[in-house]
Amino acid sequence: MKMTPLITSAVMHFGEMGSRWGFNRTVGQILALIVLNEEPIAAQEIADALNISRGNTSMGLKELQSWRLVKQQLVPGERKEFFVPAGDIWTLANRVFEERRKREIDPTMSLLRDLLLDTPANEKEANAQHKLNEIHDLLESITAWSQELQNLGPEKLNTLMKLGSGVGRMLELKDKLLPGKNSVN
Amino acid sequence: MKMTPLITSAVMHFGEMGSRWGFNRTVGQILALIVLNEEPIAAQEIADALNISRGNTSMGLKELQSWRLVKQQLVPGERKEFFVPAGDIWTLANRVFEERRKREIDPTMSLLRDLLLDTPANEKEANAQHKLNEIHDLLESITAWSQELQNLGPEKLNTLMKLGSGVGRMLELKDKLLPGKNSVN
DNA sequence: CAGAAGTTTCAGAAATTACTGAAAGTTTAT
DNA sequence: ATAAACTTTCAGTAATTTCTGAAACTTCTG
Repeated sequence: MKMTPLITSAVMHFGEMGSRWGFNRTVGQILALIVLNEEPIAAQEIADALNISRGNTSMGLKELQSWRLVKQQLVPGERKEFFVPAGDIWTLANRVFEERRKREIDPTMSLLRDLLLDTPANEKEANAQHKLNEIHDLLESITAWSQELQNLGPEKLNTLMKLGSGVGRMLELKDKLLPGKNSVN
Repeated sequence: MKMTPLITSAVMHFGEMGSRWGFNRTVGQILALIVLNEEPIAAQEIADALNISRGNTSMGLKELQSWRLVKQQLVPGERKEFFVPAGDIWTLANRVFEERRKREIDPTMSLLRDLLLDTPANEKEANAQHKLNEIHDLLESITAWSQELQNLGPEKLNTLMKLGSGVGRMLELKDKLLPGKNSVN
């Protein structure tokens, strides 16, 4: 499983970016390698290609599975376990979003809900609580909306994305067609 | 500048979450403190309240400024520099998005563009390049779209978000009204 | 211009996070 | 039931990141 120069560059870069994307260097590299390789790869091959220990590889694969980005694939006649991406690029991106939402937003929402139940002890706290409430509502909108978008499915989401600035015009159109309904603010 | 219990909980939590949001613990705490405090705060007060060194405080504030999340505010008659949030909650959230896009997506886009210029040396590379192209296009859509959404401005964006599942229905509506135009896929 | 009041920088220490590799565990085949 | 082929775990080590605090710097004031 020698990596070609192009694949090496990409894998290294995904490693560098890994930490910014929520996982660590090795995990990023493993993911890139699995995605860019058309054939399923065995853990040992990954360890060899990336020059990392077998143990580290195992942990990385475990993490990628917890993110639902890669899955095991049984290759008939082989004893080893092989790994492949858990879906197409679009699916993977979606999973990353979702997983990050769980890790980055949900815990905060939960804390905010709790803090908002407390009775403010004084002016200062009342003000802070008001701010926390704003944050809570914002996060709630974001969460609800991102789920909404995922439910649209790839094709519609793509249409919406490619629509670009048309979205603004569409909103105006809607207001004219359905006055009163769904009006917010 | 003693923190009340409620503020303390919130500040500590934002510290914990800090690293997941792209900055570190201290930076998260400083941000929370500045946002939740109605009055401007001086660097020394922050250091005291959070029990961190003055040097660390200075670096944290610098980073928050580079993210355009807090700004300095001159208080007449005072020699010290005071800090306040760089805008309302919505603005801050937007800045975080944008800044993260710059750090998490832009560098990858740039590398991908480069790699796509290379001529694939063999089948394996051609396949990998195809995958990289898919990733590139996806990231491009996301980038363009997020910019689009920001241009909508807070009110419209809020309308759109609150619209929820209506978006799907709206897309269908649009297709009927403007057949052919903007049709993708 | 001296010095007081404040801020920033940065080398080294502390804390955190990631990695290795050997040992323990699991599964399959005979 | 044993052994071979493979995987996982985890204690200890290595690498990275964050934090401190003293020194250098910058303004302001008299």
